Amino acid sequence: MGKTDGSERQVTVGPVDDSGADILHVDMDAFYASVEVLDHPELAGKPLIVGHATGRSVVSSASYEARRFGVRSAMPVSQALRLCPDAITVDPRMERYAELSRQVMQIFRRATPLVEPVSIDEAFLDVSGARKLLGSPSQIAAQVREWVRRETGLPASVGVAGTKFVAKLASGRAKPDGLLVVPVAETLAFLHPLPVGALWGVGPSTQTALNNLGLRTVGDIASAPHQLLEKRLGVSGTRLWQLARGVDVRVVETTRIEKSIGHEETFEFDVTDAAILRRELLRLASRAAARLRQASVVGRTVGLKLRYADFRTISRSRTLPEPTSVGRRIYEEAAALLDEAWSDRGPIRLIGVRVEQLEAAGGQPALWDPDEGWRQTEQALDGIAAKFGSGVLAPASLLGTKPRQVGDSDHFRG
DNA sequence: TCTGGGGTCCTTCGTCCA
DNA sequence: TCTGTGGACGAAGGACCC
Repeated sequence: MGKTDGSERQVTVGPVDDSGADILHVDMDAFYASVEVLDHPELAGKPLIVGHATGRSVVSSASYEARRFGVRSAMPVSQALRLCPDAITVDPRMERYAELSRQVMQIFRRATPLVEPVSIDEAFLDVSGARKLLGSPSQIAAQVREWVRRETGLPASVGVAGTKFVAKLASGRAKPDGLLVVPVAETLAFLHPLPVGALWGVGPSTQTALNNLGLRTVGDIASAPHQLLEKRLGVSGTRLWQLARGVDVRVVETTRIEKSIGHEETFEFDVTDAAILRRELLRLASRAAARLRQASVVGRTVGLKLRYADFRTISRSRTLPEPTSVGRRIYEEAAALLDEAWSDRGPIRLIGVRVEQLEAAGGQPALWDPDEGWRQTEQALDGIAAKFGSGVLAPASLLGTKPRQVGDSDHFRG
């Protein structure tokens, strides 16, 4: 397998057979934690947890020093601190991470216009058209890593392969701060020894189902009858069977249309007060609506999500006669759903609002629009928020009423 | 040990309608 | 008028990803 030049994490720009391996997957290493170290060099080399140090928060990112103690993303911060009591916890600063993410994505576009951001810290690049200008895919990968390191100070790992799926696996194997090329001819040799959980879309539940069929490695899936997988797992089974055989027809997509926009909040303490839930709904609906307007879209379906203290989660949704981006309208629908769904008045730990079935705003307006007043008010608020910041305004009913939530934090611990 | 927040995709089920 | 069928669509929820 094409890889390094002997010094473990260094990149070879030379005799690696990367013909046909035109897809790069670039993944920033422990992104949030790396940004914090960048901005606070005194944290370098120390176990670092990015996440609120309050009761119900989870780890957003952890430095490799913290990972050595078993700390992982999505782990409750309380558990992480038991594993690594000396860790320093830092509140996440999403705006700062987004700023660096934009910078990194711009660097990727220097190599190729075919960039598909997957999340804030990773992207696929199709470099098939960049060979003449920048060299082989492995040379381009090395160049991208070098640009990112020099211009942002952040480490990135890159996987190079013939398909998106294998490129992604390769970047994972290259971590931290490495590069791995999987030549097309060696794809199956790379894939087949991996556990089934390595396949995209196989979480704990699917893994159990596969293990129950006696399938433990990717190679097992590749040699299993297609019909068996399809019968047990439906279309997902077919997709897994194809991935296991190195087949991944997905191309790098540069444009992505959002399907839904929503917000949810976990309370620091379970809530049984309807007034508090309604106020929170209004807050979440207002935030979602502002994002809809910012994206120039309207949504037709309003969804409510409730999570009870015992973690039982229910969702309810309703489709409106007319699509909307008016927060008040979204709130009213969500509040009506709350009245219907929350009949037992059990303690609630999380509440969320989501708007689905999005379409471009500016369609045929209704002859009489009952929300016109609210629409104009909210658009005026958008203008003020754009000028003075989103924190200066809130619906009157929200002023001074915010319940404590996960993430409300007064400290920078460590 | 106690599980965030923002999403996507898929399956299942019920309803409506031709 | 009654019954069956199948597609489209909406709703609910599970699983998964970062």
